[in-house]
Amino acid sequence: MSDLLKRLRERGWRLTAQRRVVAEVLSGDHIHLTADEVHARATERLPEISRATVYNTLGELVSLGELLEVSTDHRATRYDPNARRPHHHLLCDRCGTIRDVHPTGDALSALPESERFGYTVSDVALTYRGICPNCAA
Amino acid sequence: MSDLLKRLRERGWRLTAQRRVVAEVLSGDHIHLTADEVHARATERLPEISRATVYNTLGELVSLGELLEVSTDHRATRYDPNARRPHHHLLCDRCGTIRDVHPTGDALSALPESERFGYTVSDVALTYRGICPNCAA
DNA sequence: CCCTACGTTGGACAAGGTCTAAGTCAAGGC
DNA sequence: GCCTTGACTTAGACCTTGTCCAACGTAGGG
Ligand SMILES: [Mn+2]
Ligand SMILES: [Mn+2]
Ligand SMILES: [Zn+2]
Ligand SMILES: [Zn+2]
Repeated sequence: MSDLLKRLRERGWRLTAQRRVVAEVLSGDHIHLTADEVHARATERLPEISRATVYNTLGELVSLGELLEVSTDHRATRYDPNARRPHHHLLCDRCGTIRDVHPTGDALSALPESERFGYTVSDVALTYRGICPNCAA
Repeated sequence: MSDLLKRLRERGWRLTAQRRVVAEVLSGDHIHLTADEVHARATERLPEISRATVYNTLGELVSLGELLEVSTDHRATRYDPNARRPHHHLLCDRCGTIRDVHPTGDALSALPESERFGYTVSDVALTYRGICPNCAA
């Protein structure tokens, strides 16, 4: 994830200990942590890091396109470092576990012009729901 | 919407003024109100109805399958009385307006077995995002 | 090594939603 | 019709998630 730090450097970010730790916590590809989970893990490495800074950093990473927000019913927003390869999600209705999935076809083009109501449509999210093997047992 | 009241009757619900008013407020087919919007409209007809009762009633209607929850990033959950005909949603990123849409194809079958990770997949929600003509102007 | 603009902090604040204890009332039985 | 009773409603406390702010700290250019 020093790739990320390098890109941030290039965009004029100051490399603070806090930002480094948040970036470390988010390294990995199939992770979908909540802000408070990120904060908890960051605290292990940098005990004095504040909730506000975690929220700030996550928000900045999202607006730079380095992180995706994944929001699911009635639960805290999750942050997805797998922002480079587009994908969708499969949720367990019982335990909330999320998996990355890659359905076939292009859902964006599945919305005909007559169903766009003058909107400029830019994106589509597919959220599959079900029960994971762990919860089914 | 007295159809709804009748179905509730049959399921052993007491027909209180509060439930009647919530059912009335929700009548219609392309409505996506938040709980507080439902409460505001209900209050016009029944000034003393409480927020808790609105939340209780909405929750009950959802678990009976009479209402759908539509949750969108960082905004209040919306409640959708169009639970009978399956459909998907198109959201405006600026103002939050929701439209019902009917994309072509079957998104459920677009998820290959190899991408199901042992889950029993029961449902899929498509959420299109964009800018509505009103906000684009 | 200094300076300063950018970053961080803790805590107040806000919105959305849940829970509870006490009071109210729908509706079945007489 | 009137009682009775358990289901329903109520106000407000409380919780979780997330935002904002003024004071303080520090990365990094000069
Ligand atoms: Mn993902
Ligand atoms: Mn709808
Ligand atoms: Zn599960
Ligand atoms: Zn709009």
